[in-house]
Amino acid sequence: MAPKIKDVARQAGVSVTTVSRVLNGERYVKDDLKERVQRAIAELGYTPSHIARSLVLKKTNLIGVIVPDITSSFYSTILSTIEKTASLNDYNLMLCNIIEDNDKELKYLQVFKQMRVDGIIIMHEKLSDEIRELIMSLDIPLLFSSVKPADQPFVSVIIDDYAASYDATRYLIGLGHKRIGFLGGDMSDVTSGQNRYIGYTDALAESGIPVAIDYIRFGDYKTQSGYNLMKEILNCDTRPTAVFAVSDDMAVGAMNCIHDHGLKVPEDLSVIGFDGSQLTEQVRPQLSSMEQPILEMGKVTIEKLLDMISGNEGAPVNDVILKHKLVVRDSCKAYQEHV
Amino acid sequence: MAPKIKDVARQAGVSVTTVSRVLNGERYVKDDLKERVQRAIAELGYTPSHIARSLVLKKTNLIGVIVPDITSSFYSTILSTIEKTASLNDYNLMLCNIIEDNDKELKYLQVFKQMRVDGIIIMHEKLSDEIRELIMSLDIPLLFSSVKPADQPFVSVIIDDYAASYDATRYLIGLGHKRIGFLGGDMSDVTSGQNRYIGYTDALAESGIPVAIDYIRFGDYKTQSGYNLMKEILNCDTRPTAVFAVSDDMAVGAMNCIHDHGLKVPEDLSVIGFDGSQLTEQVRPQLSSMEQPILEMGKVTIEKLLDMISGNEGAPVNDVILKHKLVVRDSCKAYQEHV
DNA sequence: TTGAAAGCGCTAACAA
DNA sequence: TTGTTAGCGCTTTCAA
Repeated sequence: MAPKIKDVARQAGVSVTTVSRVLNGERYVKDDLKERVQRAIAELGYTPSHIARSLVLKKTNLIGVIVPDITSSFYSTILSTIEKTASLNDYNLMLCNIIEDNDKELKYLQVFKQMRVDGIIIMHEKLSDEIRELIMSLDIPLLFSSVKPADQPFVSVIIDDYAASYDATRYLIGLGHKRIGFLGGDMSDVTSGQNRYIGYTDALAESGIPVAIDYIRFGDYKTQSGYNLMKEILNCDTRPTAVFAVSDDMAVGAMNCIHDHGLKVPEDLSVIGFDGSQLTEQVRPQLSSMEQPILEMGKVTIEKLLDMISGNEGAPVNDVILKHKLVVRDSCKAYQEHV
Repeated sequence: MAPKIKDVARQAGVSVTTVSRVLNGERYVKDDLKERVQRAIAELGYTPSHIARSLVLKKTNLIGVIVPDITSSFYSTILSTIEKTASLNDYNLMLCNIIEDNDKELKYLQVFKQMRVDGIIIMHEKLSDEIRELIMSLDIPLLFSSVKPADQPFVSVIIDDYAASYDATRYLIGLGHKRIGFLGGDMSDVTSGQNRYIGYTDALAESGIPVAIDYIRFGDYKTQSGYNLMKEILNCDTRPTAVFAVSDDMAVGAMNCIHDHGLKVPEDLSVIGFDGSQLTEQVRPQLSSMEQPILEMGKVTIEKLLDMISGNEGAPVNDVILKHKLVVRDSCKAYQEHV
């Protein structure tokens, strides 16, 4: 049985209060007592129970994080920043990976409630009614990161997905492309589904380019999905000269599909991705991408959450909008009519 | 303030004991009382405090996991399986990402101790003396996954890295290659550094192929490292005809470097990786790899740990060795003298 | 079948 | 400056 504060007190010949005091670095402890306590702690190999402490302090230093898929390079990167910043502030992460599994998410949220976590970060936006209700009733500081569920009074740390998508499309148009394919996400996602789609269509419309249904497909942000959708698009009579995918994973899937069809990126087809995950530099040609400031996003997310937890004035009342950035690599090329 | 068991008891007009009983599904509660309690729980939106429960039960259902880098496709995949299996068994994960940061690891281990986690999983093997000592004194079930620290009385879930590396090298030799480069890991890692290196050299030696220092480099398992090392190797007078990298990330870095030098995989140079991460299928040509059974490894890890926690007879006393498997894709090709 | 009360390991009034 | 003691919210003897 691990030694408890009482054991330390006995060993040091003081009261538990005194031990508690030196543990918590309070003043009002004479040096010699403090030393005796510290020696006792060392001798016993005592470590205070965070559990007991949490119970009385009503503070767990735990943050629950719900991620759609840690296997994705985007989420694992943002998660690693979150972890880093949390750890720096003495908070610990409880990891929940939900793979489109509403029941699992609900269960985890309940666990978070039971655990009395100090804060919650959610990185997906498809909230079931049950989950939304639970969340609303939770009374635990909560932040959405990289997504924004529709019509909810929650705060998000996010980019302007519409503008980012608009800008990405404009980039391709600026390169002279007119037949621009679109590999979209889930249209029931507002942030990464609808907004990115509308950004794309608006940019086209503004340049007087008709939206061609044949060039538009929707998937699940993953590589395989990008591959499959691209395959369908390549079967069109006149294939597009450029493709915009709303995730880097999808873009890579598309590039692979193009490659497997004996075509070349960017000579035959330009491809641009979205996110700015490390995959962009791991593939050849390197993938141009409309990048989210992933590292900053993770950092800001946790910082804002901590502000909410401690009731700082820094606590956000509105969404925090971070800047997107086009990073040009090797996967796009100006379109020339007759090559 | 969240309602507590006492509130429920009052609302239902019973004692806290009775509430506790229905909470824990005990028998010896008459139906009508049970119903009253359940109604009270619903009305109050009561959720039992896991903290308080942990304190008396001395069980937190928490598992601490130490990962070197969740950003790596290998670790994020194994982590996602661990999370899945843990969740299925009502255990929650505390995530610790240590990036070659001994202090952070030590701190986390201490947090694990304070938190009274029920079990610990560690996925790296470079233990500092301080950490080793702490671990030994911990008295918490602990398992290493995918690595095995040298000379320690700890149990690992692991493949036979020596044999896997040997087999990978033999595969290249079987393809007719004689000048075989090696992109190794950290030689202070026994599992993935030394064992994989020795597997390589032994395979060469057995076929009478001299070990050529020029073709051998050591890095840190990451893409960038693979790229840089490959660059050095390509500068040799006669470059190798095949390269074996001890991680898929490194192999992809090597492929990229080869590509950037205007050479082709596998026509000019065969490349084989190690791990079986999803990157293998995201790159072109698809990467042949000596694969670890990542999914199974995660699953077995958590299952064995749970056995240790509950003192089952299934609890492992020795390392659990899983089978490696060569998966041939498109990055290797038989060597022909004059092409 | 139910309830009173002790105790899990700690902190924080309060008193000394 | 130090110690006594009453909780924190729950489970679990023990007795009724």
